[in-house]
Amino acid sequence: MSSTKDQITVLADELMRGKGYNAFSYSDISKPLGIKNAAVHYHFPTKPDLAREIVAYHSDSFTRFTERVEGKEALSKIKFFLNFYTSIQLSGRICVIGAFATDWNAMTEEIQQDMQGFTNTVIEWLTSTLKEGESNGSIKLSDTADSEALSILTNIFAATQLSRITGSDHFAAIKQNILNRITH
Amino acid sequence: MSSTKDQITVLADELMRGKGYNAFSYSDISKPLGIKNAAVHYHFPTKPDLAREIVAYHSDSFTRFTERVEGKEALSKIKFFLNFYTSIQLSGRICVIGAFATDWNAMTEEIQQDMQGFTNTVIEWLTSTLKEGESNGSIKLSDTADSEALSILTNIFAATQLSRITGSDHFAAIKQNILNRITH
DNA sequence: TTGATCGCTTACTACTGAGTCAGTATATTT
DNA sequence: AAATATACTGACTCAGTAGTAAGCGATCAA
Repeated sequence: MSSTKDQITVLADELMRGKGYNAFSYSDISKPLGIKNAAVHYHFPTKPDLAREIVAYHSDSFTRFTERVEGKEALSKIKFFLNFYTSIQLSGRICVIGAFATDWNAMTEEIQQDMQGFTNTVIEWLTSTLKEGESNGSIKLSDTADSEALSILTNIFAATQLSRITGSDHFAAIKQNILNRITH
Repeated sequence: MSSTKDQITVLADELMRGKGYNAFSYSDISKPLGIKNAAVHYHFPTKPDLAREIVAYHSDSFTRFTERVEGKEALSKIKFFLNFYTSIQLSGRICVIGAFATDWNAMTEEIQQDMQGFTNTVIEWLTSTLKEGESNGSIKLSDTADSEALSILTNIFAATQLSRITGSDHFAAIKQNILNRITH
């Protein structure tokens, strides 16, 4: 029983990560929800407004994720993070970061800033979680925590993209490769 | 002094990897080239035809690349491969694989098959080059050559995407991380 | 030298895109 | 009970989209 605005956000996010920003229209949202085009414009006057909401939605989701795993052991946190991407892959979608990066030059400066904030938050969380795991001995790092964080992030978000082309086996292989690298 | 058709292909490729498939139009191609919209349609009747040409263009480019580095030492080949991505990053573009993956569900089956062929060619080249380097001792592998190939590919193509958001320093860090991992 | 083919231009069509605005039923507040 | 805000609908606008068809000059082959 979520509000129309929330339903729009969820659907827009699915479309964004399913077909890409420029491949979906306001009627792709209004039709399935049984509302009129203008109703979408009522909540989100312009498409950039909608895009910003998608970023905010993911920022919130990620904050809730970090709160949920807070207190868990570092390697376990990383596994939860990777499993989250498994669910993205299974649903045939891709990671927001990749979706926005591809259409980057079609985005307004405000969206770009929002995305920069979100992406840095993810990188910072990954970095500090890797450090945490190195301290308690559960995680092995061969490079700086920051470099490894970037490596893991690019591996897993690109895996959702690559597996669209070459199949889900490749996603599984990449995920396993990450785990192999950071465990003893 | 290249033909109109070639100029269209090159420009379409730049647009595809610069703004995304659905963010550029036939007039984005015709205007800069000083030709009419219909001239583009003459060479490429539909947009999917244009997309297929882009894939073919990259298939040819990659074949020429492998021929150029053929005979070189394996680690050197990998470095050339990574440097190729550095030039993509510097020009503000992203890798074709990521560009098509994002818009995957907006692509025809034929384009998808072409892209699958191209992507598998790249993965196979990477895999065999890594094996080659392991044999002669220049490359260190911690996992199977196939898994490492997928890991390297996703790292580097996602690095072109991520660096759009968080800056070129991250591209450099990811590239260095790959090199650190496979060298002694 | 005639005729066909190539590489375009001119001039459209049909449609879809984002976005607007006046109006309306349904609460909510005063 | 009246005024106001909320969440829409109906009915548009207008720019831009892919795509088409007819024509035309230059080149090339018979």
